[in-house]
Amino acid sequence: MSPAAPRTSNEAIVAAARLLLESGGTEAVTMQAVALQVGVRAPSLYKRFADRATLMTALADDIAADLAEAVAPAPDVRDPREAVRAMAARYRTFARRAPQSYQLLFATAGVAPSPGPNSLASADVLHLAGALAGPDDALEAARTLVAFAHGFVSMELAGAFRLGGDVDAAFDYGLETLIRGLHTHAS
Amino acid sequence: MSPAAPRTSNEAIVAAARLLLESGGTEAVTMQAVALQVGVRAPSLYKRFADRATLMTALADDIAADLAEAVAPAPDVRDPREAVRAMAARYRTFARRAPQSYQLLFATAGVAPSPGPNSLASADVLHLAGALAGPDDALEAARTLVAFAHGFVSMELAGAFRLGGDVDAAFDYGLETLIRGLHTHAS
DNA sequence: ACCTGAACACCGTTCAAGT
DNA sequence: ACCTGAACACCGTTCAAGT
Repeated sequence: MSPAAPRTSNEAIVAAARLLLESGGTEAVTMQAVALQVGVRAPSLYKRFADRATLMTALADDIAADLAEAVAPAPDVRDPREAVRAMAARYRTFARRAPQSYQLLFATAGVAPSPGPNSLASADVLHLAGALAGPDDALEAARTLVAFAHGFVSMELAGAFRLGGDVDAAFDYGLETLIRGLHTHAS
Repeated sequence: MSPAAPRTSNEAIVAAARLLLESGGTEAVTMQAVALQVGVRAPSLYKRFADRATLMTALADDIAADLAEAVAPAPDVRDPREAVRAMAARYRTFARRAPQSYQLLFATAGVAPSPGPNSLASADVLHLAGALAGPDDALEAARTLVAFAHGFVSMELAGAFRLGGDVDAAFDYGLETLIRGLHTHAS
């Protein structure tokens, strides 16, 4: 017989890691747990990933790609304000549906640096921000929008909003405040 | 002789943990490392803290208190916009000086829930936000300001701003956009 | 060429035994 | 009343040995 064909794949490993992450947090994604999930022993994982940190980076990349896809705007971008609202809503929905995955994206501690949260403030957001605030301010406006969106959902996931009130309404309020401020400045 | 007087204290332990945190990140604050730092063995720590998670919570509380103090506004709050600028600047300065400490405040994973990032959006911010956006919108305006500030420094610390540009200017730009938006809405 | 058991270093935690 | 060494379970990682 031919000597040993692969019994798993990088994709299966990352998928298993992601499942463990969402159900049990970062500390649940153990080399042993991941290995067993894909039907293999822990040492075998080191054939495909140098160490746990590398696996976690691959996991973060996988999540980042899904977030980018989930947030991508619909083709019909008539009103930039409407497009920003739609993107922000999708962004927040993603974070709330997969809180552990979302948080991993911003856990600097030895994980991030591949595509990272960077690709977020990329093309689409930049374009919309430019349409809203004027092309000269596109980068700064995009960073402002992303900072607000990330900050809000990050605090929301961390349970930082404990003074009651309508959290959904606060998100809308903040977004409208920004849109208003950006638009006012442009005109 | 009297049988065994304390050789350390909760305060000394938390202080040691904080030093280890800032110099080596969360994973460096090990029960053994903390213990040795205060001149004791790891098992002794369990006399004062139920487990590592409890110690980390105490550490987060300690940091939160310092952040609140560092951000507290000067007595002369003439112009609320000026006061917001000053608080935002102090907030960002704290985060940049002690990035690991700051990030621990928002690491939900089994740490946070004591005073948490909550006390931030508390009294002072609420008051200023009300002065800026009108008392009816105080809570939502405060959440918007804090979300932006946290989101921005969080992304900054995570190295998410890789498209170049002036990061300081982007922070100012975002803050002014918010102030403008809040003020426009109030009037 | 891939997989595994065994081993090592390290960590959190418990506990009986010391003073 | 506090401290400690020893022990346990668990984790990441390496590696010689299997097929």
